[in-house]
Amino acid sequence: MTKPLTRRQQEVLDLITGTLASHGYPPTRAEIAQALGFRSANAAEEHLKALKRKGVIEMIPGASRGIRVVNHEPANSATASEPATETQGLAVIGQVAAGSPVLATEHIDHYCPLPADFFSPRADYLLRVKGLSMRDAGILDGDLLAVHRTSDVRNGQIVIARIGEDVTVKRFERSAKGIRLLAENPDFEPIIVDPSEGFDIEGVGVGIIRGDNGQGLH
Amino acid sequence: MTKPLTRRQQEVLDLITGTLASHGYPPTRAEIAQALGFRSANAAEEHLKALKRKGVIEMIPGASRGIRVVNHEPANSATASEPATETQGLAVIGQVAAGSPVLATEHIDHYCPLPADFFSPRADYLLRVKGLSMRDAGILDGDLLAVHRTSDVRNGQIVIARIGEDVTVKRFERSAKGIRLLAENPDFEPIIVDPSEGFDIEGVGVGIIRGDNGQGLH
DNA sequence: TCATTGACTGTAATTGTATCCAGTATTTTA
DNA sequence: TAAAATACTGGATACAATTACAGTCAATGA
Repeated sequence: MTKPLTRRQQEVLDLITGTLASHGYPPTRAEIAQALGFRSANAAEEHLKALKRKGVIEMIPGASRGIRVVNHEPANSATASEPATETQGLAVIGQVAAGSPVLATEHIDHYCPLPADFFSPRADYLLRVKGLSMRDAGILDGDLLAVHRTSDVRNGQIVIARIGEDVTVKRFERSAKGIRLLAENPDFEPIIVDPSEGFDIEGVGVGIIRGDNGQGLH
Repeated sequence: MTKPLTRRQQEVLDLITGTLASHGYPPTRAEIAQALGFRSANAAEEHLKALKRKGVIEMIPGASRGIRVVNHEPANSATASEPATETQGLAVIGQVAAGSPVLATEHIDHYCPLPADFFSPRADYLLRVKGLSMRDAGILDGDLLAVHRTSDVRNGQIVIARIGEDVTVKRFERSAKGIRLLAENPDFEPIIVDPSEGFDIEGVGVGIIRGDNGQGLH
């Protein structure tokens, strides 16, 4: 988890969810400012940016009322008494905090009802992909990448690597000159690995799952 | 009860609830127009006024996205009528023979151990994608496309369409001039639909699964 | 046959909103 | 103790969005 919210930030978040519940749409910056007594809409803007940094909301640039409250816990109501069957599926890893093991429980967003042997080789967990650096390999922002934990990777494979404190998904290339991690998007430069920085292969990509909830793919 | 909604009005209402579910806030007039293929936002405005007259929505004057869907019946979430396909999972459709229904048993390649509600809206079957015409949408040759059967599709959605005897996956675009199916790859030309040829929407894409057996992704 | 309604196109004025910039003060963290 | 983050004021601007007005076209019912 990231930093906890400050009291004021919690008030802003509560106002957003409250407005959503009572009005059916999120508030504007001006409405937040008015409700909480700010004289400037910019105060609201900065609170929203802080909430976004802490991952509790999303902001849609340019869209009026473009605020989405991110739902961390599934909070399922219908299947209240699920008898804790061992079939909890694959863990979905969201934002990975700097410098901690990928599979630490605090990163687990939810579980996906998939058997581990759905992919081959076996998938150990699912990683939510951020950014478009692998766009041309058909891996888009928000996709779930099925990861098989191994350090035994080959040239051309899509690997999950840790460089220093960052986790990244790239195509692997080892030559006499060393290791390079290649993006599949001309907007991104290849990463030349400096082993002294701390470098690890976390695993290899064995599958992709994409599912846009609600409206179909876009 | 007031007058029932016209088909078009129902589509507008569905779009509003759909946007609410997927984005967390209602659409603007311009977004409604874009999604349903109107050239004028005023068409959306007039549909909204009609929906308001019939009591299914409220409009908040002056507020952007100021649309509230009025809830008459609670519409309990208990999913009563499950299609009972839970046991064998989703059918994977391979090569579809010319001029026969997609879901005919002879096309079923195998079954995939996935619950139908893994995707939202519900996936009815998986279609193995041939070719690279949707490459830039992150849909590659051999991917499994999760398909929700419906003929109610909106502009910009990825649809599964039948033209004459061919089944194809494309981005849907309806305007005053007619229907076009757009590839997501500059090497492919848009398809202008000639309704006399026989044209059907089979469904809408709701997810993607890719898993290269054996060697990881390539 | 004419008025009405539904379903639009197109233009445009006005207002709503996001979002930047430049400050100030206080509190937290390194 | 300096740097960073929090919590604002105030102003400005460009774009987003609502919504009125003026039409067109087709179907429907009186």
